Amino acid sequence: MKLQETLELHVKAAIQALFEKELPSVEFQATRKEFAGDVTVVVFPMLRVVKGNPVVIGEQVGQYLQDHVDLVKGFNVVKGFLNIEISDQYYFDFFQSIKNDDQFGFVKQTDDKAIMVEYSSPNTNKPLHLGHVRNVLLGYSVSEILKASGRKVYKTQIINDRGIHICKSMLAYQKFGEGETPTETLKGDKLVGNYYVKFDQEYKSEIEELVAQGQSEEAAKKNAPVLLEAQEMLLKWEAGDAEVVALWEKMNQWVYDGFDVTYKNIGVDFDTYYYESNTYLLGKEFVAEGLKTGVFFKKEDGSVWCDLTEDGLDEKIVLRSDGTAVYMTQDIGTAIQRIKDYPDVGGMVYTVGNEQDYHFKVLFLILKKLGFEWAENLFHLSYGMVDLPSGKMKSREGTVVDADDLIQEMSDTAEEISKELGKLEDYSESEKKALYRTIGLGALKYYILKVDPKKRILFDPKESIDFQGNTGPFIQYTYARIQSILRKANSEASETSDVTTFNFHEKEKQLIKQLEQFPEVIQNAADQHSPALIANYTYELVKDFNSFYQNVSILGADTEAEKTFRVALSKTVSQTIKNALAVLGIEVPERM
RNA sequence: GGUCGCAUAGCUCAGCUGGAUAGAGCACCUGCCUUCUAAGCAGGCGGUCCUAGGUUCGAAUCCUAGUGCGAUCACCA
Repeated sequence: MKLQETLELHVKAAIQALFEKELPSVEFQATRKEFAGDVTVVVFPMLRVVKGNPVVIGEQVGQYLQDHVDLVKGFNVVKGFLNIEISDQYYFDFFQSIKNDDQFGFVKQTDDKAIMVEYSSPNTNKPLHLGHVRNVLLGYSVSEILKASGRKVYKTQIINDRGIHICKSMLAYQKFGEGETPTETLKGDKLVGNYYVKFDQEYKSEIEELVAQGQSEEAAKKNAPVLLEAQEMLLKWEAGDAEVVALWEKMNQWVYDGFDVTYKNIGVDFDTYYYESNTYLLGKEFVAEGLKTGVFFKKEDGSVWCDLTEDGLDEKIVLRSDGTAVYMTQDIGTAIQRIKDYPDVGGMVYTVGNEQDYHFKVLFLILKKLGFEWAENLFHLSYGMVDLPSGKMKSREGTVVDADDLIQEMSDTAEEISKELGKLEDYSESEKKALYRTIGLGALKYYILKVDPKKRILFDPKESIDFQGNTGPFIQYTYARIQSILRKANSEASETSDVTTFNFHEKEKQLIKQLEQFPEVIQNAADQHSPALIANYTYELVKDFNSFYQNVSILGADTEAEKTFRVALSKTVSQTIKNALAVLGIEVPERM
């Protein structure tokens, strides 16, 4: 049983014995550093059941606990706070129970129902940028956190592979491409992105021309020849025109290949993929179905809507008057398709920016109205935008921070710093390169994941991401330090410490207390879909370890038993760091 | 205008379902490498928790109103 649960029973028993009153619950918190003790019981809430002076009640309860509970070594009361000192034996026993568990903090899969987590979901007309990076890191990490908390997870994405924006790149390529193909130095997604920009330039200059000829700007925007051509191309695509479809397939494949490189660079993966071009038809089917059952209604012009006014929202269109699908149609189809493909899925998580909060509110509501059981378990993992000092990133205007470039820059920075420190002379070039990548990515991922998903991030490319303090590299560094100790200790290792009584150093006890939190932190992070909780926890743990490391000699301990214990403690801390970082998608280095 | 989100140190952020004197990092200042990796440790400086009311023994946290910033309210995605 957990410490708090045990104590809760005893506090209730104490109130029963002392006052003959039933306490519904007990409020605990970690004892603040400036007071003696390990766990604190807040007395105030008890006053509702037991009348009296909180200090006196605290004293009485404390005395009872000390007399009746072995774990409780002592206590003190400050104002209405009962600080309880727990015996070292308890912490020692706890440590013994986890020290050889390399899965510490993780729960074996217990749930039959799986969760499908969608993330990334790019358009196929431009390369991935920093905004996608946040999305991908969040989605991947939440997937891993859910797994660690005992759920089965499928990682997926929806690839937005059709529509007018794709035709824009295709058209520009047709006009100006001269048969260009991706090369070593020009990835497919970059190539296609260039033509998307090219289209926009062409479009803008045509508008200017038309305006100069006397058209209003509004009219010019609609009448620009390239736009008309792109629209025509979309119609051809929908009609299945062989030439257009062939070009579409070719260019999309270039983009997919380019994305794959980026995903691999960033270290994320997917279990399954969905393409909008494959699911929008199923969406249409269910719109027809919902029309029959009265979930939707048809307006005079033939468009189909869902009336959500009773739910406090507006009417929402689900099918255009010309019968073509909108975004909502496709999302309805995709959700249903996923359940068809993976019947064990009982819920889904959508990692999508907060600009689409309304869309998902509506989508979930519609799916409920359509009567799907699983619609009760849909979650929009909504996150804030990543903005630059100059404002929003815009692909067409070239004001984006490119994902591949960013990863490379992080790696370069790691290299610079490593070279200055010069600790890796005996590493081979390829080892060094791998390490720079590990550290650079660690810095980037931690930087993004440590902030609460719903807050927006302001990213200033001029100010580089830190490698000191509350950062990924600091945590990685601590891990590497411990590995160094373990390597040294290994030669003289002995698993013979049958210590039964122990007086912990204050730093040792603090570390064990911190370790004790980890399983709960994983569960909280899973419940709240928040990698930030893991990041913050890991930082606390690492800070505690460094303080221990710098103040207590591990290999130079006074006795053999102490040394063995400290090595084991260090090892367990490093395993916990590794596990925590793993669910953030961050790798650990053996040295740095 | 309606709706949703955010507002904490100069900057970037923690602060769990209300609890003790609001915490970290960066920056700035002091110390610490002959000793397990100084990407570190020990310490200092720095706060009207946006404002005003309310609930409570107790509010950064909950409620109401307001201010500022962002998003959204398309037969775009």
